[in-house]
Amino acid sequence: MPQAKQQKRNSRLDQLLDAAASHFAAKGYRETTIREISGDVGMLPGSVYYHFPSKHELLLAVYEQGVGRMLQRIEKAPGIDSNDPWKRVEATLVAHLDAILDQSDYARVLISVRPDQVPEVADDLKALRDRYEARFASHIDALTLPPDVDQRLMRLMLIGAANWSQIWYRPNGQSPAEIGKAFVDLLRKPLDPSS
Amino acid sequence: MPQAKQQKRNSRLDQLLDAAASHFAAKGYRETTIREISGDVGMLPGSVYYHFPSKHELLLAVYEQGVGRMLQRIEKAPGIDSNDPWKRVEATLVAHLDAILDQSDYARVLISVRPDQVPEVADDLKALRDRYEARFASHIDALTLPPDVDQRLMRLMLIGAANWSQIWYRPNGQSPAEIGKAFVDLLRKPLDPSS
DNA sequence: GTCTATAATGTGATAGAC
DNA sequence: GTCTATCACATTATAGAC
Repeated sequence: MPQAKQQKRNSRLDQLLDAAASHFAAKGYRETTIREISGDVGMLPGSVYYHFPSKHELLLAVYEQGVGRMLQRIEKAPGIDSNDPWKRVEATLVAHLDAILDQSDYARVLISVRPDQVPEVADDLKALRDRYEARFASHIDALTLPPDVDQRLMRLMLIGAANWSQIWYRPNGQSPAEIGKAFVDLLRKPLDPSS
Repeated sequence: MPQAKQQKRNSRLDQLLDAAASHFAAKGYRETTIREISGDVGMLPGSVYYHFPSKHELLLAVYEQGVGRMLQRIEKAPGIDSNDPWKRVEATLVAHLDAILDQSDYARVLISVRPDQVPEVADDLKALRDRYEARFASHIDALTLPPDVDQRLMRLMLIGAANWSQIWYRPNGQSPAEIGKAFVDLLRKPLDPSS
């Protein structure tokens, strides 16, 4: 790569990342071709390799951007500094849902492209996923729960439900904020009157 | 296809389906080659096309098998005829988790190969998914819930949490039955003492 | 029903001019 | 930094012998 870091936004390199993220998110890694990506930014296929040494390194760069953005989004989420720990969990979850449902192709790539599908960088992709999830987990594990509750399973349930929403979410239905609040409330409040 | 239906188990055709399911589940559709599948059953690549007209029709056949097996599994799940509706939900969920976590490559394909990744049969794959989920939903929607609860979101939360477990599940950890019970209990019982 | 041979295509990637 | 030209390769799929 030509410049180490801190290239200004909307540089040629960023355009490539954006185009790659868009296609990876919509169709998957293998289904996306270098030709499509380069075409989107008005470049010829060969030129891409001046910026990235290979297709999988391009995916890795998208993943890195994605993790960075999602971490930022969580830290800045409205309500993340609330005194109520359940509010903080809800804020974290809504920020996550916002990212993967509405806005960023980068976030969607994190969810839909599985590390195993790209052996050359599988370990790096996994590490990036773990880094994000650890941060996410730290907000959820701050809750004080009844002693018989498996906190890890609770967190995985929440993350799983959220990530899967990418499959059924439609923009004209409930908002990410509504969905997030509903998921958290389903955990907080009892559904079974006899329990 | 040579025979319309009802070929006996372990016919050559079934071996092909098994091999295909195994690879699709482990690596994805695109990442799997006809060579690998044919090799597994001691056949040459070209011979596969006597049994299936194309790779995506082979995937479709795997999907169909998968849906059939998962539906069967739900109907026969222990506890599915319980008088307690929450027990029936748990039985349904555990049957689902059993299928996608432990046993069947066919079930895993249903979860991990997204219809959009195979445009030629995307609509058929979606229809098969819907058929299964409708059956699943009928068991869950039989619950009587508090009026302020969105039953659809509750169901989607459960399915999402279950499907996502494929990402983090390890055979030496909690069993599918334990995970399923935990998920259902997290919904039934309140986590927040002040609520 | 399977094999041999091969067609047809699309792909990631490279070398070197500009 | 981009383009031109192209390589090298893997893949799905087909035609026809056995």
